Amino acid sequence: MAQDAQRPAERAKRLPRAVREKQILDAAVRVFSLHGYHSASMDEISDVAGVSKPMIYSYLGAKEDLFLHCIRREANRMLEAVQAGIRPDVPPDMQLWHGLRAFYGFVASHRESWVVLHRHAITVGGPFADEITDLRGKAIKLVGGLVVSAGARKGLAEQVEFSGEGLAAALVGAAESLADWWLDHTDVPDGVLASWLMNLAWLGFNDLVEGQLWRPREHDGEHGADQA
Amino acid sequence: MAQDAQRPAERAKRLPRAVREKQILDAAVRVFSLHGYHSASMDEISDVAGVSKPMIYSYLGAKEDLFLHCIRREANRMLEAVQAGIRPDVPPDMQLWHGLRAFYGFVASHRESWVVLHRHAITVGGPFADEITDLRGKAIKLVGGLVVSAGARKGLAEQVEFSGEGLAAALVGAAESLADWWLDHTDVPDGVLASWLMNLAWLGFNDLVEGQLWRPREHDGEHGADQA
Amino acid sequence: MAQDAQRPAERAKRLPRAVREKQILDAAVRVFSLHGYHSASMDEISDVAGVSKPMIYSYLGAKEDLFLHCIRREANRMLEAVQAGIRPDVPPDMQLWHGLRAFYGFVASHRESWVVLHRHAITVGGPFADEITDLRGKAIKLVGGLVVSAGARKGLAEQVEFSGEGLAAALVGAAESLADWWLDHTDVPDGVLASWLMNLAWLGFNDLVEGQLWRPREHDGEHGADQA
Amino acid sequence: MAQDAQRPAERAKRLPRAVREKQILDAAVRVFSLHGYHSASMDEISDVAGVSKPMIYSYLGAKEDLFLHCIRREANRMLEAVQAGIRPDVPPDMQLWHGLRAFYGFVASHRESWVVLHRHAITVGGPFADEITDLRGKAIKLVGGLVVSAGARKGLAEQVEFSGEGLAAALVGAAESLADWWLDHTDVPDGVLASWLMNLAWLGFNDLVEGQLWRPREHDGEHGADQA
DNA sequence: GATGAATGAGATTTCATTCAT
DNA sequence: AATGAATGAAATCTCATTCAT
Repeated sequence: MAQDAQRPAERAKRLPRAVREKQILDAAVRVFSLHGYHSASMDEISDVAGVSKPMIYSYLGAKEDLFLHCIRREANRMLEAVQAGIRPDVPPDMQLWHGLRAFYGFVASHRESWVVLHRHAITVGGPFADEITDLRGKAIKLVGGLVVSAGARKGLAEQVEFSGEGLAAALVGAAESLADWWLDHTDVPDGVLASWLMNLAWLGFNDLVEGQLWRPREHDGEHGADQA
Repeated sequence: MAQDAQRPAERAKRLPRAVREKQILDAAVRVFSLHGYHSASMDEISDVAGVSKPMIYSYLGAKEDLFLHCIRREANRMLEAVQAGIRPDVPPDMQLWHGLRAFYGFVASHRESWVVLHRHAITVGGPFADEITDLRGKAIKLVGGLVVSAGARKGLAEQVEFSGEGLAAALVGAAESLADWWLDHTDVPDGVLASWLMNLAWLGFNDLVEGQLWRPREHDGEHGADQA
Repeated sequence: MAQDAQRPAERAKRLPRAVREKQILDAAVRVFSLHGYHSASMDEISDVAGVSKPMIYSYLGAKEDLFLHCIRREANRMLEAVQAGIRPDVPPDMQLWHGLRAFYGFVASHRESWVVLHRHAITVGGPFADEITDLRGKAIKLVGGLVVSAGARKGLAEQVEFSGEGLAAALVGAAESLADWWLDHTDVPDGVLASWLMNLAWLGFNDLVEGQLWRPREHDGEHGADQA
Repeated sequence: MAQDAQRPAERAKRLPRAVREKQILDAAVRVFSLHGYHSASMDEISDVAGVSKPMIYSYLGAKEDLFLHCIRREANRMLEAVQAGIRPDVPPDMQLWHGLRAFYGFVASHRESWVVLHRHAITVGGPFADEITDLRGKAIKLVGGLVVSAGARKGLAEQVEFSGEGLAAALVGAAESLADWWLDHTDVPDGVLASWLMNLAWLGFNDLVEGQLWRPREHDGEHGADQA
């Protein structure tokens, strides 16, 4: 009898904290990406995570904290992915090209992360606006960095009239919007999309209408830029 | 004080329906833009509007309907502002330029409208997605017209590798995203934004890093980008 | 201009009070019968009546009063209908028969009245329980009266063990339940239903299983009791 | 006082779910029976149950579901009580008699259950109509069995003019209606009610007014109604 | 470590009713 | 006589959060 009472509950395995935290964060990212911050409920998160609510509160704090943890983790993942894709030893246009491809790749394979970061984190504001702005700034700055570094070699940075960050935001928006447009035009291959964007960004309409085209070159036999 | 005494009835003045509806919509746009759809409360909207909640429900329906009314009104306002800004008798690049100026002018003077349309309506999804898709579709068609007409003059239309509509989608996304970025960088004047985007779209990074710049000209019947 | 202002509203005809009251009561009975007292809304009643709500309040008072007016009017109608159907100069079984037919006839042609009286008035209770009980009692007493008067001739009234009212309630319930059953067995003609009930009530199972049957007789060449 | 001090926690004792569900259902039946479905408020139910509203929603669902749970529980209770009262080894009239006694016994001791089932569930209609139709159907089948078996012995089944099921429906309705009448005439003992109905059903008015009476006998293997 | 049980607070929505014209 | 305009009050339901075990 005493033994009976002391036997720990069978289905509640004692997992190390790190594992539980990952379960919870994964579930939270999924639920936040589906419903947004406000509509996501702690109940659903705990269900999806397979963990009771008190555990969430004990490990990751209240809803706000949990959301913060989510966006921090996903933002870091994205930054790392993009940084890993960039080769510093290639010409600026190829750097931009690689960055864009890495970015697209991340978004494609981590759609939920991207939705949380881009769609929802921006909207919430309020209690942790600063944090969000910071994170978002970092993300945009990364892409912006490419622009700036590309420009730096040629003196664009000195043209105070331009903001690398602003242009990066524009580029990201263009990429997104094109992705949306893609949903209704699935016959276009994905490499073509990236190529369009690169052409638009690199050459501009003016050159395009003149018949010019930008195409990725093999630079040293390594990966990347192999679309038709 | 004398004025105070002259007011016929301190509250419950019987105003015609149209007036109340405007009051309510104005308040709703403000509150939605501040807190987002979910966090905005009907209580706050009714307070700001100076009208009791039952009036809102009676005139504009439930929260969802109210939000829809807001989106539609603001979308129409924005489209009208942009369309009014475009002059059909100038070269394509100048048309695009005017459109962009009108767009950023609108965002500058109707910040709340833009926040509701772009930040919040997109996030909530569901019943509002169609409305936003519509709006964006109209914008894309508008820009697409310019792109195609610009390209037609130079034979771009024959380059099957490119889609005017796809490029327009990208351009619209870029404009939106830049407007969004602007919300957190209010020190930049609106004309500058339009100029950035115009340079990016028309010249491309390639030309920009070479130090070229696109600048609006006085209308003289010629087409733009005369430094290529 | 002065004439313009003074012209009475075109669609709000000045009808005499009695007409308006009838419109309102008719609408109220319909709406109450459809949704019950609590779910019926004054808005719907005013819509159906084609009369504005303030008129209802001015003519027939608040919701409770309105409901009272309804059940009073309908109860009186029913009582009158049943009383008119009964011939005092025929044998007791024929009196009961005529009463039942008159009652059925009323329910069939005034379904809404009956629903309000039987289904809804009973349920509400609360503020006007007494009034309702009274009215209901009157109605049941009428049928009960037939039973009692039939019994009086033969001494049933002296058997204190029986309550005419109680038996009447049972009869009404039987009639109703049979009517419900009828909905799923529409091939049975209505005269047969009344006949069953009469047989059950008059002869009882005991006689029925012995093969006896009660049938209405022509008593003096007048109407009634002519079913197959 | 000493007891007061000994109570471990004045509120929020963690009771197992089953206990709370019973508390809630009991309270709900009481409150629904008092005010009817629409006027009953979840607040009052939660007060009477001594449980907060969220528990109700979590355990038994929204108001509709709660009401359904009530109906189902009480209907089952009633059916079980009646079925338990019927002895299969006695003549049909005695079976009917026992069933009626059990029914009125149940109504007497579970007035609230009956009020909910008969007065309120019927009135509201909509999602509850099926449930009530079901209950009545079961009751009709039960009684129908008796009627048919009584008739079979005497050849009633061959009289195509009659339907055992139809008569059973009428009888069930009579029993219900009499029980309802009883609610306003509580001075009559329940055995008397059963006796009235039994006399009406078995002997019919015709015999009653002649002074005959049906009375239960000790079971002796013979069938009933021996004064016809 | 882990959770079922429990709730305060606040959201949306509806309705009977009255005022001003 | 007649009504559009207006609202206080209350109903249902949900959710983030914590306690007791």
